[in-house]
Amino acid sequence: MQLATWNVNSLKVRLPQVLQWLQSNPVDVLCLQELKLTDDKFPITTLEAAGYRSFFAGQKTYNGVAILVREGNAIDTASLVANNPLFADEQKRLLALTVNGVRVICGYFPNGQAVGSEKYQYKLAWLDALHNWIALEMQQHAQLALLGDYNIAPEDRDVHDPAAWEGMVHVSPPERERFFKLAQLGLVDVFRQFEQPEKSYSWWDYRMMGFRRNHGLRIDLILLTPPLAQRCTACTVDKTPRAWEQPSDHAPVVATLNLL
DNA sequence: ATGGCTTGCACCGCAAGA
Repeated sequence: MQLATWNVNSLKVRLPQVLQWLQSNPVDVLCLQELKLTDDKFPITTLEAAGYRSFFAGQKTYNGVAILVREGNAIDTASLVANNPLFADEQKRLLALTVNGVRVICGYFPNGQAVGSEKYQYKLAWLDALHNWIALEMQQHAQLALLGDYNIAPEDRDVHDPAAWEGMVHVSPPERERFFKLAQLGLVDVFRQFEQPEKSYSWWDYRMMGFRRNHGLRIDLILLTPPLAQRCTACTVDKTPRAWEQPSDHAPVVATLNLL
């Protein structure tokens, strides 16, 4: 079983790339973030024709998350939950669905804009509420995967220039503390279970030739509970689509599990 | 030098992302 996450920065613009990527990477579950479209505009039938069933929570202009599941996988449709029930939120950033007995949670964590801003306060409150909800979900599901755009680079090795980023949003100590508190619930950042190229990132700034110069951050993560982490045989960033014409600024991240 | 691109929305420029 393969799980993947990709912040597409507009599904309307990136749909052809999602379809192209799925053709050569027929993962079982693909979590998408930043759909930037309302539910009535979601390309259900196009993805169905490509062999994927769609679950989504969209909104106009901003945010929006989806879980695509390849046909043949066992979906518990009654298990679908949009948003954190412990956190009243107009923004569509979380979607949970049980697939093959795995609790898949797709997250688009808040950006936070700037340390000390109102959006930063929202980010910290959102992270606190996420922690509490994931703790509850883990009581119900031994096999849980939390994957998405965390908008937090956990460690300095996840940042191309840690000195330049010091104290900034995405790396500030309060954000990282919350990330590690979340991980301490018993979630493993499986990318780090394996040997990886030096300076591996998942996002690169559109400006200043960020991708060509590998000026990036690793903020798109796959965290798994131990029963899944133990069965994880690979986790990679696929930089291929970042080099395509009109790319998303994020690359997909894929985890392979020895299940079923 | 606090920008640099890209997107959506709406209107000819802005907010927001990271």
